[in-house]
Amino acid sequence: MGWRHGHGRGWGRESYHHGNLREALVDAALELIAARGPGGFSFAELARAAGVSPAAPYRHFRDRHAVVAEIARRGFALFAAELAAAWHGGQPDPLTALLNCGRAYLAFARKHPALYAAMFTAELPPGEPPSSEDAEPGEGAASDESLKEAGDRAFAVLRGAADRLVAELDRDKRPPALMVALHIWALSHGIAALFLRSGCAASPLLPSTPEDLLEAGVRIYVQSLGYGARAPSDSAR
Amino acid sequence: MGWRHGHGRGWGRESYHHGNLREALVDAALELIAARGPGGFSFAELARAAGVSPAAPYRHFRDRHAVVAEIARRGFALFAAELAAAWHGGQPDPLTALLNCGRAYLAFARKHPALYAAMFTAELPPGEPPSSEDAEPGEGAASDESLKEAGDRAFAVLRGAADRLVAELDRDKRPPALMVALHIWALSHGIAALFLRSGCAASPLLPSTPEDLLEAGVRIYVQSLGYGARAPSDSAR
DNA sequence: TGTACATCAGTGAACGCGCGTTCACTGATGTAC
DNA sequence: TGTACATCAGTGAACGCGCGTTCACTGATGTAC
Repeated sequence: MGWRHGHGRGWGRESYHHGNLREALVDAALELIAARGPGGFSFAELARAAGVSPAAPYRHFRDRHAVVAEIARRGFALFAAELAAAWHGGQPDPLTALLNCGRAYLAFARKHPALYAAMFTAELPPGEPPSSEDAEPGEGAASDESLKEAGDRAFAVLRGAADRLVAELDRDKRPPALMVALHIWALSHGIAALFLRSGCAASPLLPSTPEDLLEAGVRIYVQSLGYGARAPSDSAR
Repeated sequence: MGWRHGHGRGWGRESYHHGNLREALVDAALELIAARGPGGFSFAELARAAGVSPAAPYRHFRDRHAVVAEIARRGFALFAAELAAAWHGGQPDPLTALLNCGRAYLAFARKHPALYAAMFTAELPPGEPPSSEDAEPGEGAASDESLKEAGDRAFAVLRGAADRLVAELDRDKRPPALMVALHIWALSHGIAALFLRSGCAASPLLPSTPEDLLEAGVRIYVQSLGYGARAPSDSAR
């Protein structure tokens, strides 16, 4: 098996079979999404970018959206891995580890804008009801399902971090860990969405980096829970 | 002047001149954006929806993107107005007024999904440099400028609220009001983006409404600043 | 080791379609005198 | 009040283009015996 994913164009081996078209299509889509956003490319364009006839992609994906969904799924998997690495089992201490998660969150959105866009600006047809009219049942549904699972796994990392953090608090004033995780997630996502796109109209009014803004926000939030009392006036930095 | 904007199709007066095509195009775009997202319609489709020849829209907009930009501009204006109404001069007290702003934020995203989508998922061509090659200088640039201004005015409401809130704190422990405003904005936007779209994959795991989640988050945050000390254990509700 | 065959992955030609854009035009409106 | 004219807003026909999708096909790969 000629394993070699990515950048297969103009490769030495020119054979009738591409051998790695699926990966080549995903790679091409990543570049196009990064440049023009999801929805910024056509199925035919993907084929052209992979140096292949316009009918070839049909062997691997049903349509454009299936490619985006695949990218989103991979994105969530990588996202979960990077968040987990940043959390690092809560070492050296839960607050520091949580702040590292925050930085990892923004770092991911910065380093993988195409993945992030596919994950969070999915544009999946929203109202599509569960019509069981399709021939193969559980085709697109399975993709949706595994996409949702991948997203859940990423969130589970934040959820686990919130659990640990809350567990450190006095038993009688523990907020729901789920709520804490949702707040952290929303704040991170909000900062990423508003301030990370280059020239996003909002960027110029930032007094600091998005990373520092997020850290300050998390510190203030967590301090209120009774956690960060040790380093109090650090919050407004 | 036959003033009557919106829903002009099949109207009584059938004349050669539409009389209100610009508004009709905006209305049609609003419906299409709400149904399929920005980018989910073509210029020709807009013309068809307004019952007009495909060349007609060129009298009013340069292209698709100009329509979306116009909608975003109007959206920001309405957004600013609704936030200001919710803030209500900081009455009855700054914290309550700020929480009202939070609800207004989410209410806006709920009630005007098309406006919200046009405002925050603009998909403006990101890297377009300030090429002064165009014949009319300041054509598209003026639109961009006024769009940015409209966004600034909306943010200014939150900024003003943060100012008032911070002013209530002891002089020696006031955080930067700008930072506070940015945190509130990011949290609101994050919650709206993650949990307000129907079936957004994240919705089912919500233990409460997005509105309550946001209120709890703001209460916790603000309490840490030394504000909400009066109603302490309300934060985990 | 060699041969036959099934399967698989990509070809390339073809189709109908809707889009963006242009053009000379035409009918309605408003204004000057 | 009436007439001439400029301006404005929409027409409809036309164009070339790229897209999505299908189809019978073909060459490479892998497996059975």
